[in-house]
Order: sequence, then C-alpha cells, then structure tokens
Amino acid sequence: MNNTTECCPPECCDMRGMLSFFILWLLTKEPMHGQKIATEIARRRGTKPTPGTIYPALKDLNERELIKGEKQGKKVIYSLTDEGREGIEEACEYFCKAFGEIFEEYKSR
Amino acid sequence: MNNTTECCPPECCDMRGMLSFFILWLLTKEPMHGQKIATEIARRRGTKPTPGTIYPALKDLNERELIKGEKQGKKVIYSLTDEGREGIEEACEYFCKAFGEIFEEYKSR
DNA sequence: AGTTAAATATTGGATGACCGATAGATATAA
DNA sequence: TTATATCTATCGGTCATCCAATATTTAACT
Repeated sequence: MNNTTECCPPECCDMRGMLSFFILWLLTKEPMHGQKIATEIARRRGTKPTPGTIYPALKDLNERELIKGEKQGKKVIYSLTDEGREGIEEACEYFCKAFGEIFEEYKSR
Repeated sequence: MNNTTECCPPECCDMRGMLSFFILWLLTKEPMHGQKIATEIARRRGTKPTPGTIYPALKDLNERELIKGEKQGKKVIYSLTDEGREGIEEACEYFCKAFGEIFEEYKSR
C-alpha cells in the first residue's frame, strides 16, 4: 500500500537539520526548480518535503545568497551562487570527516 | 591558536539534529560515560558538545529507553538497550541510503 | 577536614527544521 | 473563457537541538 519509498526516517533520531545540505548538494548536479528538488530528496531520503518545508528553505538559502532563482514560466530554476558552491564544498568535507567512519563501517556489513 | 581540531561545522548548513545519532552510534562500539562520548564526538565532528548539550541528550535517550546508565563512582556508564540497538541499526541503514551517494561521490575527489 | 578537579545535571532561552493549511500565479486543456 | 493541474509562496505553530550559566556530586589529594 505504502508504495512511495523503501526507507523512512528512523524513530530514534530523525536527523532533522540536513535539508539545506541536501538542497545545496543537489544543486551541484544541475540547476533545478523547487518541486524537482523535493522529488530528488524523496528518492534518496524516503520522505518528500512538503511545500511548507521546501519553499521556506529555498527562500532562506536565497536570502543568504547561497542560491539564486530564475523564473521560467511557472517554475523558478534555482542554481548555486559562487558562495553557495564554496559553502557546499566545505560542508561536504565536514560531512565526510564527521560521518565517514559510520559509512565505511556500515558498508562492510 | 585554535588548536582543538581540524574541521568545524560549515556555516552554510550546520547539520544540527545528528547528535543523538552520533551518541547511539558511538555506544555500539562500547559503553561509555558522558564526557568520553563528548570527546569522541569532538574528535570526529570538530566541536565538543558542552555539558548543557550532552547531558540533556543523554537524559532524553534514557527516557526513551534507547540507552541506560550505570553509575560507577564519579561516572555514569551508558550502554545501548536492546531497543536502542535496533534503533541505531535502523538509523544507520536510513543514513546510508539517504547520504551514501554524497559520501561516495566525495570520496572519489 | 578542607581543597581541588572531574563528571554529572538542570534551567532558561535562542535557533532552526519542519509541517499543515491556505492562497496566489501560471500554463495547458476543454 | 472556464476549468484543471502544477508550481510557488506564506503563515502559524510545534518540536528538537544546542548552548551558557549554574549547581551538585564524587574522588583524590593535602
């Protein structure tokens, strides 16, 4: 019945606080509009952020000049600014230092 | 001057919300007391959680019966409960599904 | 006993993440 | 033009994370 995804956020620690990181990382791939971003997150994370979640987050990142949006008809295509690209680079480095050990360990069963 | 660590939380996305995950994961290694947990987190994450952060977190996990504490003199040795062990297992699986791609990509430069 | 240091603990408050509900804007179809 | 669907956006509120400041407990040392 629940045919949306294979994984869901765990009960024991819901890992809030990673949304902005996820958005910025997705935008290193290619510019995207909001709903596409939400869909891409859903595919990886298992739950799709609602409009009330994703748009405030995009607005915040925009105000901090880490991303910029360009309106194209119905959609707004977001892309990284130079500052945003530096930021996500730094964030990825931190992320891997902090959590790399967990990955490595889990991968080997 | 700042000789504590090599990495610090990035400005662009501070990745709050991972503390409980980190604590539970550390306790899969071995039982530990609070300050040891804080030190181990500092070694990986770059910033050491203050007492005002770590003890409320431990208290919360304890109340949710994911960990239990055993007093030994000055220290309280925390270890996973069965429920906690299940929880962190599930959380690691989720974590790797959600973020594995980022990690893999970053590793290959 | 008194002192010191380490570990634990609580409180108050700030911040951010997140969602539900709601509404406006735009393109496409009827 | 009207209807419909999609995308974008805002508002109000809840919850968790986190820290600074402070206090208490315990062990070890003098």
